[in-house]
Amino acid sequence: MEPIQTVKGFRDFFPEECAVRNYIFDTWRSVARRYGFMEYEGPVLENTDLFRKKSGDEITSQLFCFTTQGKDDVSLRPEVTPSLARMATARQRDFKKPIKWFQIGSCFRYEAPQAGRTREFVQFNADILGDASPATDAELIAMAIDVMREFGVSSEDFEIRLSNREIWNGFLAQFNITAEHTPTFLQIIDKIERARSEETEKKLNGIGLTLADVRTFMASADENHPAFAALRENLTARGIWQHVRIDATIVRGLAYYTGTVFEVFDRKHGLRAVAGGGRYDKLCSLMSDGKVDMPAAGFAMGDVVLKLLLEKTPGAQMKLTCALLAASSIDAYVVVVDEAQRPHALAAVQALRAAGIRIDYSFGAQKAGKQFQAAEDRKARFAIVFGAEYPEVVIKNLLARSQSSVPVTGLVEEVQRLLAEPAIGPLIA
RNA sequence: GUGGCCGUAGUUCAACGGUAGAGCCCCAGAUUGUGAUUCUGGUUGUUGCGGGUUCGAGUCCCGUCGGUCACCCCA
Repeated sequence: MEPIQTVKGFRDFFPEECAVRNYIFDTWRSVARRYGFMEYEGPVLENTDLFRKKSGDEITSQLFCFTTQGKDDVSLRPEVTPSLARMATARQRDFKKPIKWFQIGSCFRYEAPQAGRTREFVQFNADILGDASPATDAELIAMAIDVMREFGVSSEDFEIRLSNREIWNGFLAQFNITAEHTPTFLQIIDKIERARSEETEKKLNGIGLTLADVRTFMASADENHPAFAALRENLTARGIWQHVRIDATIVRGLAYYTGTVFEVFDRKHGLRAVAGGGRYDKLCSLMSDGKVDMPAAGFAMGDVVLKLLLEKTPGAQMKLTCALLAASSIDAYVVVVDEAQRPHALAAVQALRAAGIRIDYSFGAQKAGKQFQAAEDRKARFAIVFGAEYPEVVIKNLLARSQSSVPVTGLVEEVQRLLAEPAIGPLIA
């Protein structure tokens, strides 16, 4: 029998990776709460029609889909926005506007895995529904910026690339290009920096435009363009406009975006976009068959590219390492030198844990040397030694290499007191 | 979906077409007066899988699965 491996593009999370994941989730969650967002969650499995409705039939080639025993055509969600649109429109009258919701959960896309792309990934989604003002867009961009800064990624390492689909609509109207050519056109713009000029020229000519027209227009679409005025004023007031760069080539694929669009990019490593989002004012109406017409905007950040960026950015790497250490270490390791004292040691373990102190110990008789080594391996701050001196117990500070003795009756209080002191030890810099 | 590179011990990697090895990890023991050292010993492989060429294949060829990178796509 061959060993059964993980499904292509899916991942195991061993404790070390799981700790990274938790750190990322915790950071997302804390920033979202700071912005007054409420957490929600939808089902991982949806009727395939939900995704067809939003994106059309051709998208189903990248869905993990199957038919259930009950003959239901279902798919693992490739994104969360359709579920959000259903949830928000179904009960929109129950919620005061604007609705500010966030979500963290796995999504699945049947694509070729490569750098920064897996078939299973986790997205952080933040959306604001029921408010069409640029203040909403600004709030989302500010949050995206703060998420990056919270991870220790500075303006040297990332930027927000901002655009607005309206400016392209204006451009197309100016040249009398009909709406049917809009998707084709946006796709050309999306690739304009990567494709060869001759190719782009040819494609543009096909819909009645020239590369020169587009280039001229792009040069004029800077931060002084009226489409960005309100956003610029808002983000300048917050003191974070310097993170933003206008980039007219940002159009966000063929999706449902109607106005502001933006992506978070790293500036040094040529990674894929870390996050992306924008305004999608028509989606709720589409998903509710016109019953609920609610403006909306949001963004999504994936865990895969983000993790790559954190590992490549020194400041972020340091924060990550500290968080991992804090998550994996324990407060104290109970060393049983004299097996006759094990019942007393177990009683102490129980009492210390009840007080919220993180404790580990050896399950069976082991030489003191082994036990101290285990304490080292677990990155314990203290060793609590149960030996012949009982009921006196020795507390050793493993970093400072100092020690004190305390009657077992006062052990919990003494350990709490010691833990409250700042840790002395080699700096993790 | 297309193409490049790669699959050898738990892990990181060696091995000219000629008997599959090392470091680390892990486990046990010794020493270190109740800790970071040192020493000794030990487990582990149908060389991803299946075919082919050859006297002989980890090595060459084909297929397949997986990994990785790029293209396509990126909700």
